[in-house]
Amino acid sequence: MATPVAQLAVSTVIFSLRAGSTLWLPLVRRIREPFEGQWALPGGPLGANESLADSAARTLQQTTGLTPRYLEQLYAFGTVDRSPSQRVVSVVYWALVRPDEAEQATEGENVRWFSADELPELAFDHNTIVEYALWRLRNKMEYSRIAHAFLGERFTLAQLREVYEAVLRRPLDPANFRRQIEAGQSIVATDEYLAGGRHRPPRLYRTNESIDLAENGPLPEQGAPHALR
Amino acid sequence: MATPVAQLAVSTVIFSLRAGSTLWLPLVRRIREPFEGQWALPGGPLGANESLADSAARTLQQTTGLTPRYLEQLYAFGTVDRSPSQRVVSVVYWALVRPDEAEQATEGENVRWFSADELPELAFDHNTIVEYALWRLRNKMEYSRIAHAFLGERFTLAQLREVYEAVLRRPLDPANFRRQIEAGQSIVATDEYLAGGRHRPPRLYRTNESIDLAENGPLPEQGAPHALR
DNA sequence: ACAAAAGTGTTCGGCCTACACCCATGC
DNA sequence: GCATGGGTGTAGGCCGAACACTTTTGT
Repeated sequence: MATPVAQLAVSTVIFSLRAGSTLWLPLVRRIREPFEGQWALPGGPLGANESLADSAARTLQQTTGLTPRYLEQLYAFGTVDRSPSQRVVSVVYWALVRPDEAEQATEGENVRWFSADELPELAFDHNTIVEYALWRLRNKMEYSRIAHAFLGERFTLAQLREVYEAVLRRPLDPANFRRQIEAGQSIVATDEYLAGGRHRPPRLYRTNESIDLAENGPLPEQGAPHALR
Repeated sequence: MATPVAQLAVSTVIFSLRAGSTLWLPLVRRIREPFEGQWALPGGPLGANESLADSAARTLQQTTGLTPRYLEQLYAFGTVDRSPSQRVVSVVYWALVRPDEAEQATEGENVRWFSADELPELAFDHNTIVEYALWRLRNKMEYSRIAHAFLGERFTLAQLREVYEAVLRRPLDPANFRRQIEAGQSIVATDEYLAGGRHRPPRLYRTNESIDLAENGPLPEQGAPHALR
């Protein structure tokens, strides 16, 4: 077999919400050159018997202990000079995980969560990659239903709205938000209410499983929302 | 260096319009196993000193002799079994070329243009890839200005509308189309008119260079519209 | 004059926005 | 009862769809 011109790696930008209202993502500290000691996106070389999406889900599992609620391919980065030594082409995925799960995620000397808009200088072109992932997340939030992936089984409309507000960084009218979400059929009302609040108890909803979170076209089950089954 | 688990290749789905109203794309005949004799997307291994987008533009040039008016990364395909022998991960681009250029494109025993919705059975998963590229093209046509990439320097609104109608496969109201296009600022009226028609001569327009064809977010000039400069 | 495409005007309805208002609960 | 978020009603504006109508050319 011909010797290749570049190494192939898979990395993942993992988003979660902290305090219900700020975007956080986990980074790993590099333990060898290049960029030893600096923070980088979790990832690594593609395994022999795993697809690209499998690889992304695996490193996600290994670094955070979590299973993604949403996983989608972001982009393949392959400029010649993005790694100073051996050339690397990185296929990057982005993922959403639930905050309640992220709370108990493994964190240690070499894995730490950062606020998405207060990142240090990262290894390679990873700052650019995160910026692009953020752009995609915000874009996709406006025309699809991925917000649900940040939430648990049952949630109130206010919680869902807070997700939108946190990602889009602008306040939304609760009344209009309700109608828009109800018009799309992405959620289903349960007959339960959230007690214990200080005011009128809000109704609890669940996601409508019969409708896909995002329309990804004719891609055959690859990096699509269901990659996690 | 560690031996890699997969070969890295770059392929391109190249679209053009034939007779102003049908989508066509060039395929190349495979001259060795696997899939010897079958038609496949143009592409090949990544070169040592070229970026992914460069590679896509190069094979496009080599197989058709053309320069793309628009070039964008489509997706990275990497399931384990997509090639029967050695595993291959393909980073696929899609491109738009002008019909007048495509007319005089090289065509021969091993390069032929096909109607996009009457394709034969292609090598590997290339039928799926073309379907996905078509989906992206049609999607992007609705919310960006890429239609211009199918046209020459000067064009009439009717010609632009025919591009939309061909790709979206539905008729558009000429009156409303005019206003929508004019509202977006993607075109500029010239003071020339197209004479020689059978009726009232339509005004000629040109693309507004000061506005990008598509908003691709914070990607640093990579596979973006300007990759061709 | 007539046909047909180029181009303009007008109406309608849906959807988003803003905001007034009622409802139900904890304190 | 009162504060507060949950939830409903409603009026205005914008935009796209539909379509009538005027303009300008070739024949």
